[in-house]
Amino acid sequence: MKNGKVTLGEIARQAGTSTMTVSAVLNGSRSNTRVADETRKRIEKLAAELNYSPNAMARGLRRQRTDTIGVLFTWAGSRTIHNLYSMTVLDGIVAGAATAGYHILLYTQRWESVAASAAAFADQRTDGMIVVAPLESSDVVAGLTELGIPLAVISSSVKDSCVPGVNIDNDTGMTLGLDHLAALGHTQIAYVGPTPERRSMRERHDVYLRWMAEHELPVPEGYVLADLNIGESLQPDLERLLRLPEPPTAVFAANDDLAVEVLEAARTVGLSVPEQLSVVGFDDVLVASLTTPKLTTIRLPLYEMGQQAAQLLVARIEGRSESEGPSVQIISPELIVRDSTAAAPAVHS
Amino acid sequence: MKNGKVTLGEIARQAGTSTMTVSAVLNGSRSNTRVADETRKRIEKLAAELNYSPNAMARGLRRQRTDTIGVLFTWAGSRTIHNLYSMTVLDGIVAGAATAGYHILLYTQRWESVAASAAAFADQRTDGMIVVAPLESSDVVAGLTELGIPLAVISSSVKDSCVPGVNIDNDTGMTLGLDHLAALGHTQIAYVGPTPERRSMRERHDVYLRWMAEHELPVPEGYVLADLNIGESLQPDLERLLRLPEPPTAVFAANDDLAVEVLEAARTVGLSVPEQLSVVGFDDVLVASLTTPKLTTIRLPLYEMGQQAAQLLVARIEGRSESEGPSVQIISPELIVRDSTAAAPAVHS
DNA sequence: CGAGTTTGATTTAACGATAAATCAGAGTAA
DNA sequence: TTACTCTGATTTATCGTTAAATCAAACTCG
Repeated sequence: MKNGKVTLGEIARQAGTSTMTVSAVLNGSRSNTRVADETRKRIEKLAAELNYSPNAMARGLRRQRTDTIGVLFTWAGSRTIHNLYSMTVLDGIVAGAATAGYHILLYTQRWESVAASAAAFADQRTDGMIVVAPLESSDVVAGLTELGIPLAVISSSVKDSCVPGVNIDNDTGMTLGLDHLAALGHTQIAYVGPTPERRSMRERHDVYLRWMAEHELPVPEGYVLADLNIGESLQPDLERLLRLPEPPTAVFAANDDLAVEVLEAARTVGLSVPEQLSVVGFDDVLVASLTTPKLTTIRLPLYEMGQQAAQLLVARIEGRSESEGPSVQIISPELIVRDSTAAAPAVHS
Repeated sequence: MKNGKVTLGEIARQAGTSTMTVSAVLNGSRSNTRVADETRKRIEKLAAELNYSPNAMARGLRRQRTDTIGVLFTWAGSRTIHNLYSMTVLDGIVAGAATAGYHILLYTQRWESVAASAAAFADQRTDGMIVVAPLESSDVVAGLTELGIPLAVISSSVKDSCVPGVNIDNDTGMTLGLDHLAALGHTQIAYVGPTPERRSMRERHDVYLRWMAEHELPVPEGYVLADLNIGESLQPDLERLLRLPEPPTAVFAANDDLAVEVLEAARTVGLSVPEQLSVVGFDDVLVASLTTPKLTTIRLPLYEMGQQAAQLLVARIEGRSESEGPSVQIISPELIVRDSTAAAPAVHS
């Protein structure tokens, strides 16, 4: 077992051959060097005994490949994977990378701007990168692309981009939820969403407004709260929304975390969900099925999205995707009806 | 910006110096090579213009350091960071590594056994590893130690081990919760816990039994469910527990995930929490404050634990901890009283 | 029996960075 | 003038691996 310092040279010395022969044996068929069966066995036995493992740095340097995929999250304060969305996506990425034989590197460096950060991400530490839900204000994707780094983007900030990745069909997702509410007789539907720093959030907001207009439903003053940030105290704002003179009978939250906050606000305001207020979330993150009542939400296959992004990236890295062109997968969300939505209450007036 | 292929040699060529001079300039004071101010400036300017970034593989090979910390979770099926515990710990590790300038590598390789996996983890890809909550049946820690890999273990499987890391004082944690229940007048306290594959879980179980014995409280048949696994359908077992002829008035769950399941079971059985049944969890994972009622639980500073493990490991890697000996931090949990515990109901009989 | 092929290797030269040793020239002192 | 120091570099060697070229001996064939 030693202290992990077994090199090809050491094996070669003990086997009485050159290092190249050892390399050829341990790399199987990728070399054109011929080796006699007897020599091969001797070397394989030695390698197993000494518990040889190729030095990843040396191999990476020579092969110009690291068998590692970098993942880049947007930092929020001092945290990166602080929510269930990121966690599930990462879990999927790990699984996808695992099947392809790649490891995952989490860059702890923040992306500031092309000028400030580009160099740090061009250190050849990884064969490619997965960028998760970049902000629209960021130049990460453009920057990394320009550096020639193979990329896959999850929930890209650019529509129809030529960057491969996995995007969400927010139009379908929102419409699914809104139609569901409409079918339940709701006409007073409010929208709460986070600060639209990400395209998805802006889109969800837009689709809501468009859908409301198309259905000729009014969006009264105060019905739209589109700059809420989890972590800050949202309760006052949400309670104000629910206490409006003509309060909404349904609230569509742009993500589950906010939906949970709405549930909380409803409780303090004394509105029972779903009898007096319907709540719809988005993402179907783990907590959605743990709340009381369980959350009706728009399901995003986050784990699978991570897996697919990894597969896409690996295909790109290994040059298998040239023929298929820039492959952007569009994910169609699914409506999951649970217990937080019900028929609209009878109108009082 | 080019395609990220700027090497020291390229800069040297353009600056009209040797690569060594460039290396000396860009590495600041770590070299003993003297460089004239004018030359220094010229090189720095060029490096900035060309957006030079040292090749991490080459540097790693030469320096025998990678500035990367490996993290090893135990796989559960095809998932690794599938729960809030892992997520929060990892988030903390990332933060801790970030401040020390280290990146994080998630090995996608599973640890099977010393014989099967040791080599794969000795590939010099990382400067050290953090092992998160290993199973007692696993030989990871011993194996990696034998390979000479600097280690930090979170929630180790070995008590008082000589491996640095962060351990949990389960004795204090459980006692805190049990005393709380006792103070509320509970005498019929049940225990539910996951299969004791991890030392922590076995300990919590043991402390429960010991505490009950010390307080001369009976542990009736069926009061202990110590091999439940999240993911499987636990509801039947939990409902059976709550429907026992002489049912518990309080249930202590060895982790929050199980506590949530207990809450669910209570709901279907028709027991109101906390009026008819008190529930205590363990970990204080994110969901604990989102359930209805909010969970009384034993708080573990998971994020901070991750940070500390990273710091500990970095200290060890950089040789700063030799004087302090094997540093094992013991984390004292904290009781967080929320809404799932209340005075024991009056006895019926 | 000499020319060409097959087998089983070896040698050489990188990959990019850096530790350590060496070196050329100017300045200083005896 | 000779010896020594200081400045500002350069050269050399190496980290461990592997692509590509080369090589020696045995074997085949006309």
